[in-house]
Amino acid sequence: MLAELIFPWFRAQARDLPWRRPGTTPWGVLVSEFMLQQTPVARVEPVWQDWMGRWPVPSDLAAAPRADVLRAWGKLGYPRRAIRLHDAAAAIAEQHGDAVPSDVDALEALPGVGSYTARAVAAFGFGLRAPVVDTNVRRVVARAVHGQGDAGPARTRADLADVDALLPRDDAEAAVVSAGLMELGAVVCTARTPRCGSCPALDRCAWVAAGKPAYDGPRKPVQGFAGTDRQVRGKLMDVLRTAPGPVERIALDAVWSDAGQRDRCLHSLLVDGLAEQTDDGRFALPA
DNA sequence: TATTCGTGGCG
DNA sequence: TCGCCAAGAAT
Repeated sequence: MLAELIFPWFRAQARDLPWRRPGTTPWGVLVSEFMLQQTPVARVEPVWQDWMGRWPVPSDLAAAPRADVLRAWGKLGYPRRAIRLHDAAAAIAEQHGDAVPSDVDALEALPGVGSYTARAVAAFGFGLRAPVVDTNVRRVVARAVHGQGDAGPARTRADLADVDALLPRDDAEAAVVSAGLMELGAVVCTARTPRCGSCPALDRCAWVAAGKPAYDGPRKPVQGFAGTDRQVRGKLMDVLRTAPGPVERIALDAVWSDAGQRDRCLHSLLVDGLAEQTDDGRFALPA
């Protein structure tokens, strides 16, 4: 079985990430998972350390002003995640007695927590058996199990079933294997240049056995960035984050020449709760 | 189901 | 240089 190869490999080779250290609470794991959504480990590490020092339990974060939360989030990207984490903290404090729930359904009911994050918290925060399916795991399964060069479009139910079939019955063992599958995809079975020479599952890999055929299926379209609303929103948020207080509209006008796009983006930030207008007409992070 | 939502490093 | 990529979720 794949699991029997990955288990010892992970125990020996796992990176020493701060949220994996003994004593990390489920809350710490939840925070790390929010930050790691679409964001590389190296960029998350310092922000997570600072975050956990300031807000060691959910009610601490829930009590913080939005502006502080958004500034602490810094340049991790997708700042709506910070809003959702803030809201999730409030829900945990009010509805779960300030304790992160271990139940997957209860987790998935929290803002910003989807199928992946709910199972990741159950597995890594509580040591439970929960099939954790992220982009790394999908790639590892596509190669090792299905002999395909890459994963292709998500097949949510089938992906969950694939991973479920790989996990040992025991909770603690399954949690380690789940972490190991992700680790393998992150450091060995990578998207671009897989390091098959370092793979513990080399001899069991269906893709290697098939001669590493090139992936021919549908590719997910690459997202552009330059000139998009995402770029403009990012520039506006950077001004609001950096400023010590409310800023004049003039300061925001300076970040983008296209007034129509600029206004649309500013409006969307207001709608998203990432910015607000003060009584005197200036703009700021939410109080 | 297809888009949208930031940011920055790397080959 | 620039396309690709990085522990997804919401709509």
